[in-house]
Amino acid sequence: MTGWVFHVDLDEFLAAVEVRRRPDLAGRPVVVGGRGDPTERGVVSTASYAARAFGVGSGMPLRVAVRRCPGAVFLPVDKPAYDEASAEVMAALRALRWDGDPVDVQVLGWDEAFVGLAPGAEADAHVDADGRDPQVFADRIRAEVLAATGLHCSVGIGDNTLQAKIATDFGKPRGTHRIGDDSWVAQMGHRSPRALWGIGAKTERRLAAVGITTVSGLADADPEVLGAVFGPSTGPWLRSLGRGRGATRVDPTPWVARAHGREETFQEDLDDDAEIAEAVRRLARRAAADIAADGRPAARVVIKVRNRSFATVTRSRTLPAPSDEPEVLAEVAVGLLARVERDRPVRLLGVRLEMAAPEGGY
DNA sequence: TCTGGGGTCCTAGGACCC
DNA sequence: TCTGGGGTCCTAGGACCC
Repeated sequence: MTGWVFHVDLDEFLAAVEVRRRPDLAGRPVVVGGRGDPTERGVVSTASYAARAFGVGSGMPLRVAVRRCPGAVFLPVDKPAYDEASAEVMAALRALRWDGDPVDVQVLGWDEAFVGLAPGAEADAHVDADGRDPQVFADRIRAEVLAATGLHCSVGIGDNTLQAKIATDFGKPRGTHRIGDDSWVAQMGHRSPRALWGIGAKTERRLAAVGITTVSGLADADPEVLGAVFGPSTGPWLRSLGRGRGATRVDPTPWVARAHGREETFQEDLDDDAEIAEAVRRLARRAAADIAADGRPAARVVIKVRNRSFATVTRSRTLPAPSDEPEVLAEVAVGLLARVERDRPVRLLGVRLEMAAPEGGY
């Protein structure tokens, strides 16, 4: 036993932040997504639980959401507000102490983080012998986050990050749940591999095609078969997911971005080459500003073009030398357009700038 | 009812080099 | 007159996550 890993996930985060500053919305169906106009192209980022009761969920087109729940309040995505709220949450987590010992926090996104005892503390802790109760600490996490931010969260407890992450979903909303090595098979063995963090619809289907339809089936699968079907790296990794393996250590190292990109789905498809070039130039300049804020030049430029039929292609170019010049990067991006065969109007354009790796790698 | 925007990582084929 | 094998870079696409 090396210690517990906790996974903290805010409940209906974007909607909760909106309700926090507009208490009149409490309990009402609230849908956050796009520019807040359900007649536009855009999807739901977060629906409040009241909206979910109408069948509204993340990723759903706003036009569908409004049909299902005409009475919902539609709000635009307000990134700065969620950045700010997220910082409050992470600060509250970092301030936690377990019997006086500091914790490590690994941020996964706006509304998610792993929490674990910092290694030094853990070495002295003799977690089991001390009788530290992870359930008690999980409840403490929820109470402290609520007190510090006014936001509710759920907490998963595991022997590693995979187990903790999956456990959170069973605790939602406003609850806790534990999955450990001792209960992995009983709790997860009969479920679809899709229940695992990292396995999506496509992989679920490919696994089913070779007769693997449960987590236990994946755990007991022939490594040779998995390697042959999914590759030498992905195959063994999938099997380890089935066995409930994950990192036993929370990594508090601050995140270093590999790339910054900007993309836009147009309300009306673009069909004019000059307009398309101008849009790419604009997106490239915005992405250039993002990497400038990081203080690192771009090593590679990638454009993305999606047409009216949703067919999507990318074109990329490695620069002769890294550059942070917005106009240089914009011209490279526009130049890549020439390598896209365009036979119909354009729905989406994107520009991504991949940065040179920092000294010493990531 | 059409299907966002921000990311990461892996795979696979071809080029190129020794 | 048949053409190795390994390593690395570049490019395009796919899958997944929040």
